[in-house]
Amino acid sequence: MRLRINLLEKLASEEVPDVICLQETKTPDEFFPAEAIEGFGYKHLAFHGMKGYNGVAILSKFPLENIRTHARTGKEDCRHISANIMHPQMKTPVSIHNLYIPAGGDAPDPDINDKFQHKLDFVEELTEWFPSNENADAPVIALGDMNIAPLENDVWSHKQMLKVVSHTPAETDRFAEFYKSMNWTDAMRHFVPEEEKLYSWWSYRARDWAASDRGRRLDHVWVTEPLAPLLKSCNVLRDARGWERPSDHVPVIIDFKVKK
DNA sequence: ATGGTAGGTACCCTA
Repeated sequence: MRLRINLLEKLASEEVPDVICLQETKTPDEFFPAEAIEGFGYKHLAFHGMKGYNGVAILSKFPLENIRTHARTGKEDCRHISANIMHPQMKTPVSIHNLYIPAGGDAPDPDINDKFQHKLDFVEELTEWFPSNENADAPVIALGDMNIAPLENDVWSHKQMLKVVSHTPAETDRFAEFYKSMNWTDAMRHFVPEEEKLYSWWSYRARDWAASDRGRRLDHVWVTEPLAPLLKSCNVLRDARGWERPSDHVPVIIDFKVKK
C-alpha cells in the first residue's frame, strides 16, 4: 500500500475509477495512507489491514455506508470488507464485497498443507455466507483477488496447471459452487469469450513476464442479476504489469451504465 | 524435478 502509493495515484489519474478495491494492502489501519488517497479524490474509505500480510480496502468517490469487516474461517485476518455504495443515480445502495481469498500454499493436498485447507474452507464459507447474508435479487458485487483461475482459458496451459494451486479441480469445483450461490454474472467473461485467453496476474518468477506470457486470471468481478444489464465494459490493464516496481496483479476495470 | 522473484522481517515467511 505504502510502497506503491505512486502506482495508485497513476491509476487514479489515468483511469479515474469511481471506486477502487485493493487487496494485500499489508498495512495496519493506523498507518493507512488515508490523507494521500483523499488527495487523489477518494474521500470515502473503508480499510481493514494488519502488519505484514493480507489487508483489504475500498476507496470511493461516493459515500460508503454500513462498512463491515468479516472474520472468515475463524481467523481475524483481514480478507473481507464490505460496504454499501451510495451512488446518487442508483435507487438502492450497491453492496460491494472486497475479497482476498487465501493463495493456498504450494502443495494442492489439504492433508499435508494447512494453507490449501484454509483456502478450500474459505471458499466453502463464502458459498454458505452470501445467500444467507445478501439478496441475489438486489445489486451486489463480489470482487477481488480470488486466487483461483476457474476456466481453461484463465490459465496459459490448462493441462499443465491442473495440479498447480489456483487451477486444481478441488478449487475450481468449489469456486463453481460459490459462483452458483448467488446466480452471479462474471463481469469479465461477460465481455471476453471463454475461448479467449484472459489473465490478470503474471508471476514475478519469470525472466520476461510479457515474452513468456504465462498468466492466470486470479482476479474477478461478479455481479448479481440486477446489475448485469448495466455492464458496459471491461478493461484489464495489462500494461500495468510493466509499470515501475509493479504488482504481480494488474487492475481490472468494470464500467457500468449509470448516469452521472 | 527444480528453482526461478518480490517484499517485509529478522535470519524465514508469504506470495
